[in-house]
Amino acid sequence: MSAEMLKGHLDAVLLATIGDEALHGYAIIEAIRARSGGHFDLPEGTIYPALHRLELAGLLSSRWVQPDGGRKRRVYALTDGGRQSLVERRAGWQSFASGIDLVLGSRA
Amino acid sequence: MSAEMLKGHLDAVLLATIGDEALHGYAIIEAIRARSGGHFDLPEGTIYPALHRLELAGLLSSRWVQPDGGRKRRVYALTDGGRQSLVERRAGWQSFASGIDLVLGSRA
DNA sequence: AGTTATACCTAGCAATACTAGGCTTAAAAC
DNA sequence: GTTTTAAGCCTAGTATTGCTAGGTATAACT
Repeated sequence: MSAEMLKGHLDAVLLATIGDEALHGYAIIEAIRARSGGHFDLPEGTIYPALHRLELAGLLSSRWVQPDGGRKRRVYALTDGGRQSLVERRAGWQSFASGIDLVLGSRA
Repeated sequence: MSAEMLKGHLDAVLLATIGDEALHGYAIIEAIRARSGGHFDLPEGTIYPALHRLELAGLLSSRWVQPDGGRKRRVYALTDGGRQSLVERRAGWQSFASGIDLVLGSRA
């Protein structure tokens, strides 16, 4: 799958993956791989800058957590703005996808 | 709709829009607007460079046509490689869209 | 004569996902 | 006990790409 396809949709993927359960970056990568049915296997160099971007935009908040075993993790959760943005981006995706479907004649 | 969403999908849109009927740039813009149900209204600065890119990649061929009325037009048609690429990109889109659907939980 | 619609083009911009590297710590293997 | 592997985070730089803003030319309409 082309690398450019994801552009403009990664934020929605991240917001939806985090959802209600706070997750750290590494776990987000695995969750995306699992929930996408193996479609997406995103590298760290994609995820971490995107998380920082979303936090800077006020859609995510992060805190450092020291688990019993293992090293410190940075855990991300949706803010109120993040939840709202997720709703908008879901609608935006459906609009976009139906437009592409119409043009490609795939699912029309 | 965000401007970044289209990235990576425009080529498929162009190839599918041209399809079997040779079209010129301006008509392609109108065809995309019509067939997408108004979802996409793409500016010329998006279309023309993309057409050049696809021709350079060997997926499109162009010829200049002088119609009875009106000014000269550059008419694009799919090459064999373009037709093959369209098939692949359609499949790529479906794979991508189903991955996003799974993660967003929209159409799953 | 002037405006509008048709029709093409390009330079530069902004955004973004990825590559390729580096750093640290805990667990597992040898 | 030392080395290796996996977990976990990070960033600089790159390539691609769609868009903005501008320009040019011709035909039709007012």
